[in-house]
Amino acid sequence: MARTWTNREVAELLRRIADMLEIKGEVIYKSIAYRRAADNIADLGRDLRAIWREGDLREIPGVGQALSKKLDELLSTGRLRYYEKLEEEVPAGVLSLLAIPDVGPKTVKLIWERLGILSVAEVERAAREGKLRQLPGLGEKSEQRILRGIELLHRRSERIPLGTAWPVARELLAALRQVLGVRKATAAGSLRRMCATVGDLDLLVSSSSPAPVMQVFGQLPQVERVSLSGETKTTVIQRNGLQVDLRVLPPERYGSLLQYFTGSKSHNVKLRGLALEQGLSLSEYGFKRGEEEILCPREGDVYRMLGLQRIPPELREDRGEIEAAAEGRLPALVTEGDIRGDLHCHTDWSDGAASIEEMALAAMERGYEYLVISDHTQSLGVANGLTPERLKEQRQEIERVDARYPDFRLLQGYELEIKADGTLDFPDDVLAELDVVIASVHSGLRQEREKITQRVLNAVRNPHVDIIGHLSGRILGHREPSEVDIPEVLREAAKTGTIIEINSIPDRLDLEDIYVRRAVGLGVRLAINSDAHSVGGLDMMRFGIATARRGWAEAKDIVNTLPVGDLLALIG
DNA sequence: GCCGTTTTCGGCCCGACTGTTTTCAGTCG
Repeated sequence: MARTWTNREVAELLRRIADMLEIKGEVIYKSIAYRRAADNIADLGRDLRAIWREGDLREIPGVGQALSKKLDELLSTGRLRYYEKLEEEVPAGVLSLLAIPDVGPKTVKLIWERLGILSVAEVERAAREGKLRQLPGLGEKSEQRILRGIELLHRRSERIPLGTAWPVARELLAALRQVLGVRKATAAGSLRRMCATVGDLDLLVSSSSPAPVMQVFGQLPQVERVSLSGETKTTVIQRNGLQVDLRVLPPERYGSLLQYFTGSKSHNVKLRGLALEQGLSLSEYGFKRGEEEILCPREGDVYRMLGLQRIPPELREDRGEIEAAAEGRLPALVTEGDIRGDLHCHTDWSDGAASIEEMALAAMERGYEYLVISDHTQSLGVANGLTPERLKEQRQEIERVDARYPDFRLLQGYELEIKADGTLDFPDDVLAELDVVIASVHSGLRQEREKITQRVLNAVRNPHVDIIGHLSGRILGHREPSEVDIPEVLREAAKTGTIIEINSIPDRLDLEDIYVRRAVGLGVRLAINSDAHSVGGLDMMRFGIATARRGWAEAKDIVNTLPVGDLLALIG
């Protein structure tokens, strides 16, 4: 039987082809086309094979005749001869050289053809032996730059979670705001778009005198070295290996600067194409019509000029938002102010740090109307999971605290184990007693697709289960998502009315944005939960909200925007 | 290789910075 390809793997294959074509020196637009198709396939939110079987692959933007034929071969035979042929021309080792910062396809081709090099280690050796500087177009400085690039490649970790990047950016921005003449300082790039992970930081400053800003920036204690510095742009590498880019422009150009560096790249490419159609040229400096400049001090000016609604940063991925903005039908995305309560948190009754009352008070401070205490159940021994007996004791404590605060509702739920054998941790009569039941997988995450999907579907179909917690089980940077068939679970949840959680813990952000979008499309109810294990953990809600927004979710799609009475009526 | 209320062929975003160059190519975002 032909091997099955996941969307992610297909996208990865197409990106490799794009790299190979670029190294071969094919016209760049071919590579761009392959990458665009790869992005769109990775973002589908449903199984590529389903579209292949039930429809036309050319429904996918960026997939035309040639690519649909290749994808058809790949999906039906599990192989792609075109790729295999390319592999003979451009060995895998050559592709691996592209990972070196400041080394692109042209340099790779040069090093490979002239020196026969097939690995990063060999490049390093050649650089140390002074062989690279002998190549045409490369000199001593390039050689040193490549060596530094290799060092960075070894040291820097993968993309870092949003929740880790956030405080780092805040600290840097606070320092930049101290510089004389600085009007505004903002994080842009994937951080502003609230992507689950961030590769580097893009910081923007509004000031008419960039020089002192650049100087201060280069000398911050976090900075290990300045890798690039010009009049409007400086790039530094932090001690932790993180790259931070800074751009400075005067206030009258700040809107176009912010728009441009927020991205995404594909969003901007489309926007600029739109500008061209209107006889305009758009860059970070503003619009140009011939020689005439049209400046944009505010970001909204850029979109207004193009006849578009202002597009929230979280949507700027070229996933249809520009078309929607042109027709005035952007969604009214859920906001922090819409959230009335948190349905998932832990206390010191299981593996949380705070008491029930401390969590309740913290929820009230955040303006919530209700909070669900949802500790782990017995099978999760490592987390001191609750037995039915301790659950009853806890109920008394929850009722006692609840009675103390008449304007606030404290509810009891729990995070129920979906056990490795597919059964639930409690029998139905125990399940029936509580306000909110969240069912989650914490074990057997490596089970094969069919088995783990059935376990979750079993929980979805149980009438006592209200919510499915962190569906994929991924931990960014540590654990890949399980093989659970997410589109299938979403379809079933739409039928049964089961709520799917958007878990806000920054290295989970699970449901992923592309599946949030799919869920919204299917009419699945969603909950944005902090899964807090401490008082401070409640604040992670903002990352869950951002993920919901990236999935085009409105308040009506999110159950914890409801008043408590409506919520309880909904989950029965 | 894709795509089309200006096109089924001829376009395909725009600029900063660096290095090895005598006017520009490569890389990056």
